[in-house]
Amino acid sequence: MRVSTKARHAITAMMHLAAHNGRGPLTLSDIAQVQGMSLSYLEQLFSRLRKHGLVNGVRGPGGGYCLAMSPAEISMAQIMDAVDDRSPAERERFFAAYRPGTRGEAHDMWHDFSKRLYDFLADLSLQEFIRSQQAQVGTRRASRTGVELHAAC
Amino acid sequence: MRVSTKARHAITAMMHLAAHNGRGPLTLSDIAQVQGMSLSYLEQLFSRLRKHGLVNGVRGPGGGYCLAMSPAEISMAQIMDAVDDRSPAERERFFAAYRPGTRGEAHDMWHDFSKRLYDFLADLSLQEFIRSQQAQVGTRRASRTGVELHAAC
DNA sequence: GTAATACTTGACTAATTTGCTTGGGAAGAT
DNA sequence: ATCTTCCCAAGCAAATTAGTCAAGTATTAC
Repeated sequence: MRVSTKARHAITAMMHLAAHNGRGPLTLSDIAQVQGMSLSYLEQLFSRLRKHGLVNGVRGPGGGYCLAMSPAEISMAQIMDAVDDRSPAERERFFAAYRPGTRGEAHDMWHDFSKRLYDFLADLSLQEFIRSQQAQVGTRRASRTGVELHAAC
Repeated sequence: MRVSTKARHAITAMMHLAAHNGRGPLTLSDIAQVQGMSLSYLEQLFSRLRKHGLVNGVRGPGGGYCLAMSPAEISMAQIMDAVDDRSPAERERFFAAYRPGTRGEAHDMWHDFSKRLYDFLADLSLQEFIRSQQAQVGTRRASRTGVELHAAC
């Protein structure tokens, strides 16, 4: 449960996006203000979230960031891996490199544990934590009230 | 899943004890050697595990450490809390201090998440990872083959 | 064009954590 | 008595984390 504060920042920021999902992009300045953290630090985190395909950036006035997938498709494990810059391939290799019985019983047990923990986090999506109704609209349902939403959102 | 390396050392050491449970104490030197870490560092970790009531130390020749409870009663969360010196009271306060809706939606969502994660780890006992049969004997069944086991084990 | 905003890079710092050493006890088996 | 083992505390070097500051470039709405 000891999750790094970096991961905490990233997760709460992603939760902001999830709660705002379907209602256009959010600027990092907004998120930084609400979460009480520096803009540049948040930029670093989002740079990684973007590289790992979890968010889309929209430039220009009215731009910002939004989720690249529906909240149901984004897991806690994905967010943590992204901010720590672990690719899915690396993650795979970590578990694949393991051969039971090669380094003692406790080592096997440790591996079982970390696998169980990872599976738990990989199975826990942003969707699970959304409570407000309006946030749960379909991902791409652009509002038709005169202005078209950004294509990426 | 990002668990600190300190926690990893503590957990694997506890797994060693669990796998050896009911067969007398294990010395820290043995564990340090198997895990490839320094004795004094391990001593520091066990000092905390002992203060938090998870292990018993037995001094003198033939001594060592053993679990203070059955593996089924020791959770991953307990081990992590112990080695980071968080008392159950502190842990309680952390969750009790929370009032939904006071600091924004994302904050509530974060709290839900950390609670879920903690509950998961609190529900995961050492017992779950023990595979070898002989390690699962009853906690206090001293072997009667001439030598009496230490009272604490 | 201009303003707003994302995006990029790099250097830099402060605090914390990690892993370990040293140097001692204290208790118990033999 | 001696040896083995736990027990305790102070301190330290390296690494990592968390964060700021600065100085730009790119893209788009208007």
